Amino acid sequence: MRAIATIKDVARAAGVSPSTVSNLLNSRDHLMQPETRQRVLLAMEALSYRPSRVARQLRGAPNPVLGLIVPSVANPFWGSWAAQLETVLHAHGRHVYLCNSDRDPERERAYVEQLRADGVEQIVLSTSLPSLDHLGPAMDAGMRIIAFDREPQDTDPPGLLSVSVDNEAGAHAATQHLVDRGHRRIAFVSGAIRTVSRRRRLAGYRRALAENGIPFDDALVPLSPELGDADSGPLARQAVHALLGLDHRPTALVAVNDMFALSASAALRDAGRDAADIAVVGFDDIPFSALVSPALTTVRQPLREMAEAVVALAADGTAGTDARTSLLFAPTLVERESTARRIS
Amino acid sequence: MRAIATIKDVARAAGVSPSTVSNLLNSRDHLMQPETRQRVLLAMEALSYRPSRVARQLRGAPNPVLGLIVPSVANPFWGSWAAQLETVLHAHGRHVYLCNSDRDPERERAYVEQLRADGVEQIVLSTSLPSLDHLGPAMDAGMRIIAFDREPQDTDPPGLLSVSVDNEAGAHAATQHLVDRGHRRIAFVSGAIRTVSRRRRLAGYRRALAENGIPFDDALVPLSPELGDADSGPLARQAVHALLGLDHRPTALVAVNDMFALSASAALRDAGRDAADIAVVGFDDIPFSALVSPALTTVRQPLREMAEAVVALAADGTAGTDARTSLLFAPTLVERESTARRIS
DNA sequence: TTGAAAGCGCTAACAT
DNA sequence: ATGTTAGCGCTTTCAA
Repeated sequence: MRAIATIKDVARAAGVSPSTVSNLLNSRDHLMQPETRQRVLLAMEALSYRPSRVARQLRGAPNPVLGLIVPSVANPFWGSWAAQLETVLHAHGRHVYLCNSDRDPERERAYVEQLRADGVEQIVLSTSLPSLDHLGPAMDAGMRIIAFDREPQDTDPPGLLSVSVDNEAGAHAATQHLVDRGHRRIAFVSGAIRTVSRRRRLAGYRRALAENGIPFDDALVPLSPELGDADSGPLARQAVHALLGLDHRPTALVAVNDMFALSASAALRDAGRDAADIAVVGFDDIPFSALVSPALTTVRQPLREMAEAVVALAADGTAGTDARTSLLFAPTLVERESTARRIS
Repeated sequence: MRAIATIKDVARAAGVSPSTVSNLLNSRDHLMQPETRQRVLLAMEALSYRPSRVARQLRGAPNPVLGLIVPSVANPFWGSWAAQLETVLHAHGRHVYLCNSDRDPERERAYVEQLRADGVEQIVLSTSLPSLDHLGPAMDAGMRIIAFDREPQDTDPPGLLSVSVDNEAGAHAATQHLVDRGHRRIAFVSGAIRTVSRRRRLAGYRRALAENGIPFDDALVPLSPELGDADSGPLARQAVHALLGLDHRPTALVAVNDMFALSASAALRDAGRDAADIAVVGFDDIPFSALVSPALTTVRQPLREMAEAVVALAADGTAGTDARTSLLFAPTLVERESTARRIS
């Protein structure tokens, strides 16, 4: 393990001063002779010199990395989102550190701190927390936060940017779609409703019911205390079990996301019901939804466009202001086999 | 945007010298009076002081983060692996930066460099590259690399650690399972075979054929030039199309991973075939494999154990030596509905 | 028990 | 065109 070469080593090897090397590093080539330039370049090469980003950061240089905190990398929706955002950022020559908060506020905080400590100045945060008060210190210190999948709240700190799909509209469309198919007993399957986006989705479901004169029925919304991601399987199973145990069973079901939808479908199948018995709509349109049988009707988030928007915001200087910018994207209902049947 | 407090600010506010503050920061409480200690603590609190990790790193402190580079976060297998590894690391008080190489060698290199620049000293790398020569400089500079899902190669640099499932054995078991079910025309579906693990899986398939006196048939291994992850859908579709066009069609199919297996199953279904016609075995046991219908028979990687092993290696000091440590884990065949039928 | 000073690798005035 | 110097925030001798 050879020691790492520093700017001094290079300077010595090239017979110049560190400043000359630094000038070269910072593309101020014009203030040195071509001949000197060459010598320095050679010395760098020979020592396989790489400037220390740590030292540069100490001097105030920004870290070009963007932090991306997601609730669960085990949920393919977040994997797709991360991949999408990275593709777009990569085209802009930027890199991403993906952090998994596991929906744990403490871990989320710790990652924000860690990223800050590493000099990262921009974070795209998909938080589980309705309140962002805990980010105050980081934002005061210059951290720029873009909230994703979290529509803005009144109490948000100034300077916060938000990019989100219109969750309420999406869930409304999903529910209305079922009503249009003749369903009146429509369940809502989800883990705990503790995030802004889930609240909005539930609200969309309720509005659609109300608009169609269908009374809201608690029994059709069997929530579990857990949030559920990779573990949505057992949660959905419990919910389905509860729903099938009702006297007046649902004929259709809106799931808070595709993981719950697919898990619920599997549970229904295990219970001997198929898509002809109970229709299912998901949310997110993860790649699997098109792959399974019956293919899942779901609400698609325009990930590509949202990624472009996030990158544009990240690149934009204006974000330093106190203006709370908020972008809301329209979701699309993707009709597939899981809701094909029209009833009475 | 309030300026960030430094150790000097705290010292001034508390009426002590920076060294005293530093001593406190580094739990050398014994060499100051309780009363002084309190004053400093208060000052820190008042200024919401956080020591700069950048400065500490410049002084040689290690960055406690572990870098995790995966080929594709859009593939749920890698999401599951990341989540699993993070869970274990978190229990040890460590954090993870997840980086998506997208199977691009250049991006992989860039992430190694970026992590190095940020002072990260340990990387768990799931590379697509058979050769690791490009990591030489980073390893020389003290970077400790643990290769995951890449069985060791003769040309590997000294000091490299490897943790992998036995891919050859897994594919062998998958193929043998089909033979035991009476199949003789068994296809192998994959994207390009350019990684060590895929080579091993193909080798396991071939060995199983050979051991059972089944001649290897090129036509049954329709490879595409792309590697395929999130985009395994179209690739698998092409492969299935080619296989169904053969005079002597396969009755079963081993897929290089679950993504290809599930995509191929969907393609088969679209072509009017079901599990009773053509059996399918996958590899990885991603959570969806148990959820779909028919549930997918697959080869499970013991992610939990592998995560524990990685963490143990990462925590272990011996890894600095030139010894090439390599851990190979046994896979398990998980039998489900997709291979339930026994033929003639 | 506390403080002063040097230095980690780099940059940018400011000399020369 | 090149070099000298001070300093980013922190730690760590060493001195008081």
